[in-house]
Amino acid sequence: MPRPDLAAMLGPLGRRLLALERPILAAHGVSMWGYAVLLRLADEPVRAQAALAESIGADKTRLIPVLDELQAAGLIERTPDPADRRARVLSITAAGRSLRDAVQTEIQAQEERYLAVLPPDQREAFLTALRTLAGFTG
Amino acid sequence: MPRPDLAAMLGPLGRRLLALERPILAAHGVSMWGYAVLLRLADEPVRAQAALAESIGADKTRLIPVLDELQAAGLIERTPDPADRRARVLSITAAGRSLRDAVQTEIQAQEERYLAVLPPDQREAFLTALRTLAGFTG
DNA sequence: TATTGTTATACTCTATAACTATA
DNA sequence: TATAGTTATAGAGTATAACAATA
Repeated sequence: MPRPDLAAMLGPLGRRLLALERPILAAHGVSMWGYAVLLRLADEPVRAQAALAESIGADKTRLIPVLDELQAAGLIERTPDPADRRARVLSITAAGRSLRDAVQTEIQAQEERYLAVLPPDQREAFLTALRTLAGFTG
Repeated sequence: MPRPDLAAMLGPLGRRLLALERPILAAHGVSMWGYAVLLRLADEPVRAQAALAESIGADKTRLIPVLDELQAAGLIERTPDPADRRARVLSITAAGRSLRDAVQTEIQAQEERYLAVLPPDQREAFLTALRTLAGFTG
């Protein structure tokens, strides 16, 4: 018998994990897209909001209220680029970084509990393969 | 360094696979939910549309136009249950079954091409783990 | 004239509530 | 009165188009 469709398994699984994350994000008062932005900015500031939107798979128009919220909460900074005053340079604040760390710790702990149904070797194999697939865009 | 969040990898991956399937489904003139229904009915008829909706993770109200389309296309049958004339027994037709098979063959071929970035042993490990996780609802 | 960010608008998907027909 | 199916309606999420500021 043929295996179940990949998408048919990944879809519900993703939705279930997202449902696990929602209460954590809500407890910290940050939206899912807000969290995605904090993750993206953690490494380095990003020049131009459109670039940020594209890199996290969002639309630039729907990112704006998210950035407004994050900025109002003091989690990110939006400073005009001196070289091109149309553009904004986006960077995470210390508060943003600490919120990001707290949320990510809780989320990954939750995920670990979820992954615990797999034997350790399968668990590792799954994560390894998933990282490869997630990075592959062809 | 901590691994990327699970959901952050699964989400985009799922979306990408879905995007690969969309043209295939369109070519066969069936919607994603319509395909999900055909898959679910392939094994056995289902009594009650609400039960079907729940079992594929859909809402019973948004399933109705889907069933209408499938029925109009002769892919499923909706017969009143003699024992309880409020309820409908849903079953797939021969045409539905053959469409389902054709679509699934193409979709899985597409997916195989996608999975080909993984070495064979990783590929198997990934599928095994995924089946376990997808079946686990805790 | 083109581009960045923004706002306003429309569209899609999904869920809630009200209706009908049977029980 | 309760339930299966249906319809109508409203809500979230998303994308498209128009706008203001700067280049």
